[in-house]
Amino acid sequence: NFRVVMGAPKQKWTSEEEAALKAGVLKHGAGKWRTILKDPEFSGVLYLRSNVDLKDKWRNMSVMTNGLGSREKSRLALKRLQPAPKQDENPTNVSEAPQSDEEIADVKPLPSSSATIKITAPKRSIVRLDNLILEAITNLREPGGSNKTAIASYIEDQYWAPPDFKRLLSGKLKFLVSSGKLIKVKRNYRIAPFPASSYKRRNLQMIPQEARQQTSGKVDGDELRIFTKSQIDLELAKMRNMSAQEAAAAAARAVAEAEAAIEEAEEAAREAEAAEADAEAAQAFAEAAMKTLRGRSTPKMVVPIANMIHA
DNA sequence: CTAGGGGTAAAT
DNA sequence: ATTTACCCCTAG
Repeated sequence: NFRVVMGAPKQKWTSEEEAALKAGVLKHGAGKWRTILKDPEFSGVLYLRSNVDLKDKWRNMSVMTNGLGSREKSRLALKRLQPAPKQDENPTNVSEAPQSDEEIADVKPLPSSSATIKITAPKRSIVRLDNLILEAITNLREPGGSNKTAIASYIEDQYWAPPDFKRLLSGKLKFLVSSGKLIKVKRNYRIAPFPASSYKRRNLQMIPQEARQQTSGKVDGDELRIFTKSQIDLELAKMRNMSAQEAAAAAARAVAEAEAAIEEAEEAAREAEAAEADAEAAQAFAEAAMKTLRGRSTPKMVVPIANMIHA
């Protein structure tokens, strides 16, 4: 780190770091930055951050959730991105509690039968479970892919999850596998390798999803749409900014959408049941190929097996 | 050490 | 041109 002259280049916080910070605040309380930093559970992730960094980041994250933070004096530019029902109450429940948790998990259950939540679906820019799953897998960075439980945990403690989230997740995973976006090995899911074409450089950075959308099969266009990372972040940011009620409404939309997607997924899975088999066959082939290569002068083939599948 | 004010590179 | 969000500074 050589910032010789002024002007720090910037070092954006990663999702892991944010997650670690949230977890740390949950464990030790907001304000105990030093304590969090020294906690062996988080020091691994946050070792390049200072206590002040933690404090600042927490402030930045809190500013949106609610007028809570402190850094909003002239910054009251709130963007109303949802016309929504006119009668939206505005309870000024300013809970000034620095030590309190910022849990948003206690959102009260949605009004059962009242379909008031049926807000007009704004295009297709809604948060999609797909994106969360992809983010979870890439950020978890587990060598052999991540299993359903790990993925669920990641999403659950990083974002708000609907009641029957597990079921939705299962359906979505199945669909993603059958549509070729994910590959299932044993019990683990990993991001599918790039379509065909030549991959010029190995992108060891995060989010290899920047790749074009793959045109495998003719799944409905809306489902194949791939979002860029910034788009995903934008959506997630919006979610964080929402009030409990807005979040509940958005979540209800997401649930409805996911439910529809599940039916679609199950049908697709029935038809394209061979996709998984293909993937596993390719995996088996790749492993066999690896074994054949073993013994050569190659010191250590660390190349992800996924890269070989389409070879 | 932490909270808050403020500066500014980077993003939109 | 405006907003974001890292980073630095300083008082308590």
